[in-house]
Amino acid sequence: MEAAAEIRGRISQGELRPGDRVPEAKLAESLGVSRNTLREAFRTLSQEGLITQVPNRGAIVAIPNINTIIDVYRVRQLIECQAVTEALPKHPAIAKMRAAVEAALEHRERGDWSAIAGANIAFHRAVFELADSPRLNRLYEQLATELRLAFGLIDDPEYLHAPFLERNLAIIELLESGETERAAAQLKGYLSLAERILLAGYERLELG
Amino acid sequence: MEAAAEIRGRISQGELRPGDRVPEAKLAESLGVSRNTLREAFRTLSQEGLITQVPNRGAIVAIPNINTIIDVYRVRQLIECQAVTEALPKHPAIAKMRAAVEAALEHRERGDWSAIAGANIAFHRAVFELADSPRLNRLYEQLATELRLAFGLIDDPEYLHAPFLERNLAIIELLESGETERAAAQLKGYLSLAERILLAGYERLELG
DNA sequence: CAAGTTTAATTGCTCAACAATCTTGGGTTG
DNA sequence: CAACCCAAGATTGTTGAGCAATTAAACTTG
Repeated sequence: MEAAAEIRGRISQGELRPGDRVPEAKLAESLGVSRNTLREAFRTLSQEGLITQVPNRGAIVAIPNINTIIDVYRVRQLIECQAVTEALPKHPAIAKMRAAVEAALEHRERGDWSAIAGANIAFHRAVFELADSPRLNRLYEQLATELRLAFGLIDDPEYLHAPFLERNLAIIELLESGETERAAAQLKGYLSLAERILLAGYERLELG
Repeated sequence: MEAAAEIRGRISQGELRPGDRVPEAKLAESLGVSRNTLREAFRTLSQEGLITQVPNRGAIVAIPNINTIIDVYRVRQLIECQAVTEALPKHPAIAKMRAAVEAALEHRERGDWSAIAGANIAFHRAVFELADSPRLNRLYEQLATELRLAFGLIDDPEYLHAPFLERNLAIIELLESGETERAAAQLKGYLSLAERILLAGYERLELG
């Protein structure tokens, strides 16, 4: 199923933007694939939340609205904080968290904000991995695709991701010293703030 | 997409059992639907976890193995306990929990164990609803389908569901009196026990 | 200009066909 | 007799064309 992968790519690169209609016929031709095959890909993407299908009216690239954002952050707070609280002292995912933050710091040197966004997503993927659950990992990938859509609607990645690198480091150090409760509290504040910033960006979007 | 619904029904009624192969051609004919349409339904069911697709080798009704069970209960413990801990005092879902338990008690009078299983699933659906998150609710539906598959492999529903009605009542009362921490602790014990019973049933299955 | 009606576009589904891939049952060989 | 190889059969992956049903847009018409 590489048609689905191609469409994912076009969406994440901004070639297809939220709200764009994606008619079967045209897209099938442009992908060099038959309509039937494309429809199977649509089923996949629809379940991933990347596109929204309306019966008899086709599909559009999903538009994450404010309710989406609120819900995604509610889920993340519940799961990430609990994962951190119950984290084992030397869990391998902690190393991944550190690696993600260090990568982000390098990207900041070079001002590569898009790479920072990627590193941030990797950081929280590692947080989910603390829970040692394949199903939760899969859930995170779904949430992450929805977040990437939302981030894409807001042009200012620096504003969006800058405030969090130092906080990430603090969380890691609390975790490594075994203070999981404090790490979770820190993370909870982090997520509330991130949600607020994202929602604020949205607010301006709807006005403009 | 009613083909998918039909297949779901056949699986939940035991007409199709875990491990059964589901060849496209035969099933398409027996559903009076074309192969292409059926393949779209397969994509949906596959993402729901009801069938497993292997490239070029077709699909089988998913077989929940021990890792599946362990992971499902890990997820449930993390989410349900946290949902209970953070539950608001008079959350509407609490009423649903009570309704589910009362229905289960009536079913027990009549010895209708299959209905009790359904009521139990409804009880935990209500627990998930405490978190007020559409995405978590959707996650629960996925977990529930996997559990139904697992339950279906074990013939003794009384053994599986009997021990839990009184515990459910206790959890509700702790919740209503605002003792969310104790309710969560109770629920945690409940889930560990349920997992153990289910795994024990599996053990015997693999031997027999 | 509002309301109803035709027209065009798009989806949902079907059918038949063919290449690619997997399974199998021989048949051959060491 | 066991191990291996190969060809036949079955199943999936994909194509392309076609048609009814639904929806959106354009066009009358009162």
